[in-house]
Amino acid sequence: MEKNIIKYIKDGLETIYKAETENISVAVERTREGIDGDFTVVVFPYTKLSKKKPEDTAKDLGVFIKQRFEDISSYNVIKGFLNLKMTQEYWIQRLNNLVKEKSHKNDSPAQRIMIEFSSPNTNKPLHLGHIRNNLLGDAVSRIISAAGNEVIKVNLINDRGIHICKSMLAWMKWGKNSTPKSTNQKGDKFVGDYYVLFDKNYKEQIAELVESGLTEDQAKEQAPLMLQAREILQKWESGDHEVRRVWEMMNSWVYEGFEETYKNLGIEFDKLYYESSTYLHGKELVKTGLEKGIFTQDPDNSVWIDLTNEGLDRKILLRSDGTTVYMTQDLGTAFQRFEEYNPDKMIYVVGNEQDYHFKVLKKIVEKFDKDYASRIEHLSYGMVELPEGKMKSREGTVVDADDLMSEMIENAKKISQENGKINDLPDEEKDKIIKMIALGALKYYIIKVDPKKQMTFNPNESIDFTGNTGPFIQYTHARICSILRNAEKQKIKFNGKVSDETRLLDCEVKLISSLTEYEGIIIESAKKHDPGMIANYIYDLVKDFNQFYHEHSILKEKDTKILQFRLQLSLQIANTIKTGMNLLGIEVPEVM
RNA sequence: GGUCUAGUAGCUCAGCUGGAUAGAGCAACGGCCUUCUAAGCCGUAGGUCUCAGGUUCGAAUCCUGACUAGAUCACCA
Repeated sequence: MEKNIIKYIKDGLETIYKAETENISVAVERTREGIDGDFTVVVFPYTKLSKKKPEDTAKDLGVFIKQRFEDISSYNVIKGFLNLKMTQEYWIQRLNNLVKEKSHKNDSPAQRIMIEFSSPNTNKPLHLGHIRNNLLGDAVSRIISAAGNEVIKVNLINDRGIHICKSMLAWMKWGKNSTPKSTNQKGDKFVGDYYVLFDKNYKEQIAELVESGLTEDQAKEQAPLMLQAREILQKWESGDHEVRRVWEMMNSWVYEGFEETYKNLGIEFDKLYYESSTYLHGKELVKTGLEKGIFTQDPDNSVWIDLTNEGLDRKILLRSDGTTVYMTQDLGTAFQRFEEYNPDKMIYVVGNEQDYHFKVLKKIVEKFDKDYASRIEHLSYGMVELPEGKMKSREGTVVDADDLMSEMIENAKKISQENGKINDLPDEEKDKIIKMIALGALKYYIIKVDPKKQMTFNPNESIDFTGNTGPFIQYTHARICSILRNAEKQKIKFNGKVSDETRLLDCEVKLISSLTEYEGIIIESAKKHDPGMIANYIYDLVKDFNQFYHEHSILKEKDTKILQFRLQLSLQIANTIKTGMNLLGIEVPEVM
């Protein structure tokens, strides 16, 4: 963070104690609230070098660094903590530099990174779990890109397999040729209903079979509906005309529905992959894998890989009937992507229920190509659960993505009307802002929690619009915009340059200090694939600003140097809020 | 049973590459709108950081073990 301080501390250790500092890492942190200082160096680790008490070591270093480093105005020592206070000029410099630093962008992208996320099945509509996936994938993409990399966002649409065959079968049996149009339904919802219908009848059949003496497992295997669904899958794979026709038609309905949902969520992709066109690639790989002796074939023709020596299990790659499984397809897709784009990294945003799958995938890829395997990363995130437990599409206990969004919009509208600040705007403008707020609330709510943690969502408690929320941050942005508008109205000339002689308050220094941390937070967040870090950072910044705002007037400030400074500070904070929130996929309004 | 992940205020979550007195929000209570947007600000109350050991000058943070919850170990995806 503060490279110079680290450098001078190391110099100090070398000159005063004749120590080797090559392998020593110096920890510089922001000084704790309520203690005089801007930065703190923890000197406990150096008492071994100094052979002195922590206090004396800190004093030695304090004297040394104060002498060498003119940006330090004073220091104090509390126990083993050396607190450094920087000069006002230093902080003003930092603020002025913020504007410059942003202008020269990163020269060339550091890495090419492919991110796969969303990856829906085409048999049912998107729900809250998908929303977390999409928001996470989208935000991580934006952040990694902002950290100076080339990002390719891809979506692997799982458009084939037993699940869609179930919907197809149900529609062929009971659909009576109805369509989303004829029933006036969104396409994905329409198809999803048949999936549920399949499951309902399937369960009945299982119950009957169990009644007649079969075990549950046997019943599941032998239920006529399941056998028929399997038959459709085989027909699909052998290219049966009628099956393919129905498949294409039903998928197209689903895509129309998805498109609408993605659009509302503000999610876009650079490339779509369809499993129906990548799974054959996997089949090819199975063949070469067999030739190379990576895979083995059982007497019933099924193909396996034995990973028991690696602490994993035996995993199937081709069923005895020759059809492919998930792993086969993922394998094929992975190689296809490496060959096509040669990314330095390939990140899969997939729920933690598939941790094992990706462990196995990586191992298998490793058998083919060690280098590819090392570039694969699984960004695993926790499931979204309801207070009652897991969401289950088949049982209809899901929070539907579209429903949730429109509910948020309704709530935002209500609150906005009550507050009445944008009631006079044209409807179009108003709707845009309301949608911004509604989605801001939803997105921030989901993104602020650590991806790897499981989260519970209570549909009965609507998502807040006050406190640590998206709208609070959006509101602060609008507030700053309002101040800047008023400055203009009052004909206050804002020249964008802050004088070195401006006297700063502690809370102002704190705000500048926070602003300077922004770039580092992005890098860190990109490295950790954790958008939550940025959410927390912005929240802290915004909270501090609001406190400052309430205690000190900006436009009424008589001292023009301070006035200029505060305008610049506010503007920079607004910019940081805006760009930071954009990295989370959240837009911020200028009025609300 | 094996493996993985998590356990912090009543609730939802920060803090976890070890550092000073563990922080927010929601909910509760009390204040602040003739002053730049009250979706805001200030204050009160709320804690054995699941438990037990260990490493260390120092542990919510690292290690080990228990307990609790979830995931996973399919010719599902």
